[in-house]
Amino acid sequence: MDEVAGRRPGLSEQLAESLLALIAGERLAPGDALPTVRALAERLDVTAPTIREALRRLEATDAVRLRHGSGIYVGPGVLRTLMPNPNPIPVDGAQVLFLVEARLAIEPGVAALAARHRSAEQLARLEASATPGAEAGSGAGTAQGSERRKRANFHRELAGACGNPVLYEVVDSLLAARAGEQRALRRLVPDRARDLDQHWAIFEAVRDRDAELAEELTRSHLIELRENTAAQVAETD
Amino acid sequence: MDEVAGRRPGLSEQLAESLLALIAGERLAPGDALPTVRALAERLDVTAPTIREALRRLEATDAVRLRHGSGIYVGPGVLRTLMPNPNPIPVDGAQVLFLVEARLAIEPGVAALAARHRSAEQLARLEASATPGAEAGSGAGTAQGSERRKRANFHRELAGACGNPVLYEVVDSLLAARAGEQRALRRLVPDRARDLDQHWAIFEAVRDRDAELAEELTRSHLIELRENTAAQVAETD
DNA sequence: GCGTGCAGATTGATTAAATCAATTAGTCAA
DNA sequence: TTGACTAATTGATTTAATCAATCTGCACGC
Repeated sequence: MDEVAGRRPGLSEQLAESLLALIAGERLAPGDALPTVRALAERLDVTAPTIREALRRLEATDAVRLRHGSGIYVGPGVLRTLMPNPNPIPVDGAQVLFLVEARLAIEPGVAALAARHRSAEQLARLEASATPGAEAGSGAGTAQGSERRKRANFHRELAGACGNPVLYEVVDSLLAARAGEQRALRRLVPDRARDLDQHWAIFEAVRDRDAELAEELTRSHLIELRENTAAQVAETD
Repeated sequence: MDEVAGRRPGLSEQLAESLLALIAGERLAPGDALPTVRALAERLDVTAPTIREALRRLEATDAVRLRHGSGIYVGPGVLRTLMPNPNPIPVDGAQVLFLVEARLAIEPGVAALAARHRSAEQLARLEASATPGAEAGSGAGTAQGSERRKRANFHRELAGACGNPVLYEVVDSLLAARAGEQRALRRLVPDRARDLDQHWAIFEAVRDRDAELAEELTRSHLIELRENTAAQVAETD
């Protein structure tokens, strides 16, 4: 009946907003501590279980983190505008294909942007992710300290080099979603060495600021991935 | 200390997964009802407040919906792989610009895909969204029933016409994020009529299956949007 | 001196029972 | 048939108490 029921006051949703307002008001950054559950409950004039529900809601998007025996902390999620669904349900092969095709539509353009805008540091990170085994290596000057570093994924780093944090989140979310589903397939990459060669070629194009080449190499690289994926989906089907 | 602390079992996170498993196991679709809080609590061998925390976590991503006095229902969020951050914090002008530029990197390619793959029905929806005032109109045959229809946004419909649900979610998320931030700016579109004309031109290109034209028109359309946004950001700054 | 290890305090996690509030459905009267 | 009232269902919140994990600091021993 209600159809476009505008959604009324809500529930403990208000509390979640109040908590975000508190974080924003106090200029808290990821890693900073929040008051205790009991303190928050008193401050917002509700009881502990209620404040807890609001915290769980925020925790779902990694906006806060509750560490047993320690306290409540701001999480990296507050800063994001986009994210993968943290509650993924098992998917079918068609969905995996859509995922790869979405990357095919997005990442070539991102590679072109990266070739134009990449900084020296971003280039170094990209090179490291294109080099297997090298891992963290030296990089003594980066001082990445508390920065949360995911495992160096070439495509992630490529998106990071484009200079647009929103685009990075888009690609990061697609990759994260894929990670949750790639278990359904045997191996997405039959020829690992070939994969690395292509990564390296893309890196070189970005290094030389050749946007068109970077775009085209990324496109053909992902087309191969799509073909491999389609073949495995058909096989599993 | 823990650095890469792997994250232990977690907490009531297990319960959230159990609930998702229940949804998946029972083949429940968005709109279907779940057992009552008390029943779930007994079934999963925990007490009501605990199950409630898990439900809040799922509610945050629209995987379930709790309707006071009615019951618990599966939400549309379960099917998504990507979503906008449901807990957005106020942003600055730079972030808004990044958002527009991300759309500029993505939507032209989406328009090209839409021109190639759009169905007759998708074309009709696109035309409707390009025509102001027409609104729902006739369309007696669609029988959209319980389908949750957001207000007809041209760019959203364009993404819907590309045939890739993941790409649709990407664009949808970017638009939703923008909606949460456009209040910071006066008006993103100074000339509404010009905007509509451009939408109509894009529609025509998609109708005629002219992928290159659709791509180019969408690009120039978004470039204008970027310029307008940049001007307003600079002004507000 | 320095590190180990054992209390105690802090803080989140969970339980328990009870009450409040909103929706739904059923019933009865006009 | 229609409308309003009532009662059952179900989620929302409170209160109080207990369990468990983490951190702090002091004492002990090498």
